[in-house]
Amino acid sequence: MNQHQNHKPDYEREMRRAGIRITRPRKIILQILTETEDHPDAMEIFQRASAIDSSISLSTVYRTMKLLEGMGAIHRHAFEGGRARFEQAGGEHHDHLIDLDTGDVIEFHSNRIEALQEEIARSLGYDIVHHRLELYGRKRKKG
Amino acid sequence: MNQHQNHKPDYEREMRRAGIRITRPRKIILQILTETEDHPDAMEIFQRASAIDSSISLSTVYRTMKLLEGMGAIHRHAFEGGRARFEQAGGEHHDHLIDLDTGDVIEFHSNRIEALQEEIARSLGYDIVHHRLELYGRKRKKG
DNA sequence: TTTTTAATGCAAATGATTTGCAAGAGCGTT
DNA sequence: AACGCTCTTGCAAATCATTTGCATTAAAAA
Repeated sequence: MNQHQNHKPDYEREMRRAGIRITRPRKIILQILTETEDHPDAMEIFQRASAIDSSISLSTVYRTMKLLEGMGAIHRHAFEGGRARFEQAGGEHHDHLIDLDTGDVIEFHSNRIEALQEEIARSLGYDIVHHRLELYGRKRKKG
Repeated sequence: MNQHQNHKPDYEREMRRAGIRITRPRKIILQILTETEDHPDAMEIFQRASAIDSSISLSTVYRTMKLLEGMGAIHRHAFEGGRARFEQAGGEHHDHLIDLDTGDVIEFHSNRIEALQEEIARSLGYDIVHHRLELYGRKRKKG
């Protein structure tokens, strides 16, 4: 067996190995991120966490998000407007389409776009470290 | 004759028409934006403007950027890290490649990528209002 | 269970950007 | 050229999201 795709890495184990303590707030936040389907911001995570343990503070949410991001457990997205939003990592790479009316985030992926990006960067003499492709739109009125 | 591409719109005229006053700070800031080749942030614009008229305030820079953005005279970009950066509008649409080491911004355009974006949005039932494609990279080491 | 030291909660600090307000300056009019 | 109406400005204080200092609490090592 290997730990490639197919089942998510065991972050708790990974944290223990790195000497990072598994605390109650961290467990709760990781659980929230794992269960959620959307892309919540720190305040939303704080509220969901508060519902489980009202003693959790917003600073801890922020600190934990930074920690998890550093571990590669989550991705941080700075979409337009206000706060950063998060999603658990582990899935395939994808880009985002943001619904301007609802704030909903739809994930998509295009190998052709990725390839074109590489091609462009190469032709400009650059190596891409990472990129950001976000489409902002609204639901089509008539099909 | 028409006022399509080829020469930049006369924003001062447009402002007068809209009842917006042509003030000294606004003139200076517009001039800075027009002359600049890079993508300065508010603080850089403030410093360049201060060199011309030291009485200009940072708030006025921010207010003017917002005004010009509303007029379509400039574009605001929220690249990674800190402050928003601006560029005068008027050119063709393009995306950006940001040099992670220097902060330099290289503009590029790909009709194929644009077309693919449209195609993706359409297939998801959306109309794109605007998008954001940013490549973050470093200069290729060996060619 | 005692110790060691990282993690937490709270409040205060940051950094970018915005805003309230009194003073100042465009510009259409006289 | 001076007048007056308001839009603009500069300054300081306010916001907003996020970070940080510090005394206290709590993992996990002994």
